[in-house]
Amino acid sequence: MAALCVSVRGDEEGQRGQRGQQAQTANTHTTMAHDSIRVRFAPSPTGYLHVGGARTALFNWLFARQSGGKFLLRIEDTDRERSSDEHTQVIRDGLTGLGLDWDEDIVFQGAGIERHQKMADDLLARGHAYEDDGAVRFRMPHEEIAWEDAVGGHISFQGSDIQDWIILRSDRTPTYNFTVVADDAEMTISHVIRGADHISNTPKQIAVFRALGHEPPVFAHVPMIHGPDGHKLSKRHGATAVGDYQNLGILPEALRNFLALLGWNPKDEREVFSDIHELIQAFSLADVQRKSAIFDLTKLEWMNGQHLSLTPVDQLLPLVEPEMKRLGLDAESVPHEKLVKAVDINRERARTIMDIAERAAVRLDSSFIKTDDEKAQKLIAKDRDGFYSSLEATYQLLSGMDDAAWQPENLEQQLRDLAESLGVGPSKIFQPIRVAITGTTVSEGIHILLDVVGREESLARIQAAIRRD
RNA sequence: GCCCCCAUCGUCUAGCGGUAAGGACACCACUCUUUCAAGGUGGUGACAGGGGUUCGACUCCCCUUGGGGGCGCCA
Repeated sequence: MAALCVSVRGDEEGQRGQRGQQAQTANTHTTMAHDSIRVRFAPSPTGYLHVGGARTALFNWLFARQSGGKFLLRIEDTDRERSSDEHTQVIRDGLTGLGLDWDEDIVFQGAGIERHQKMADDLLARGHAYEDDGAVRFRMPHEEIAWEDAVGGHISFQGSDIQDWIILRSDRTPTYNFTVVADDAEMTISHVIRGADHISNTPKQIAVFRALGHEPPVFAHVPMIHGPDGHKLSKRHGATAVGDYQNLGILPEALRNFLALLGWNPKDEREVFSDIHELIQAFSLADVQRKSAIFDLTKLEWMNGQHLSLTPVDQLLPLVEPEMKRLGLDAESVPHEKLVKAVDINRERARTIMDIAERAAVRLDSSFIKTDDEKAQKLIAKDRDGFYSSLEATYQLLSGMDDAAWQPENLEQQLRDLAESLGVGPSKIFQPIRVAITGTTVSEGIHILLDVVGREESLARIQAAIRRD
């Protein structure tokens, strides 16, 4: 671990800040001291990775990857009550799932207690803190404390507005605002990129940095994410954890893409970033919004649909198969080729992985055929005789075709010819087939559907539908 | 109560003194089509209010209002 030392950051760090011009410098490769850029994500292991935290991590990561700096992970586990190894694992998995990898070993804040205590004692000895009822309280300087926030611009507090606060409890355990500074200094963090809810902690922390004899890092406070009601996104809004969205059938890259665009935009019309490198290149701290954003699930789903149709089947299969299993269909029990077809063809009309799994299941196992689709029922009711006679004619035709003839182009041609010979529009033939095979009025092209489901099974389903008459 | 931050379509946003205020999601038409989705075309829809500054303000300044965040021996 790096020795505790005064920051080696150069002048460009100290001067940076006038939002815009100079913050921009950090994002381009014109900065000399690339390797001095060190950012961190510092969640407390409370059981899940919040999407707000995930976005903060993402911005840190993008900034580090773009600048050639380091992205570090620090677990704020000082609160023993709420911390656990499993909780830490959830965070690691969440970040990894989103493709956010960290450099160096994970730092556990709890490991630094003795150092924190020593630093507090030092502050005490030098008059920057004083004892109060057994605790150690930091003496806030009565002066203006301001900084150039890389996102928020100039932000200023009066030290006199802020109460002296405890850095060491009476049981000698250090408090959050103090350990953050101690560890950021220890880790020689150059840019603290975190949620805007920490803005009012910042003057306290700057004061400690100074008392400790350190130049404060560059601060960048990214706006918060709110729920539809405008309040801080919380559990009562439903899904707030990264894991929740995986369960909702959202691709990690779609969530990542969506999160990147909440509070930031590339200044051009790009929205769907299929290549993470493109995102890294486009990202800019200075262009991060100062206004909080509302989490819009509908747009996330749209984004997911975009990524779904960009993702090759073989990458999708491992995600779809567990969903199918959850529905009660063992993917391994069906021929692989059939599975691939069923998934692939439904990729582009689906918004979530579940959509795909459900549609695929219908095509692979007749027990998943819908029985309660309103539109399908209406279609049948509208013209019962036409529906069944059409199905019978279709069955006659299709049962006469062998496997070799069972090809999409041929199927379509044959069915069109049938419609013509019967003197009806194609939909009079097509829709009944669709209903017989899927139980719904919606599917891929009918000839594709017949191909995906296969000759034998298709015929069986049509016959079964006729029998139901 | 005190402190800080924020304010363009319902939502995400572009705008950086002179624009018919642009894009995306959603929504509504139309189109394509065997259905749906996708695609294409078009449409509805915003500068919170009031003062300044200026020849000219969405853009700069101030106030109001509204929203958010923070004020623990929590993190």
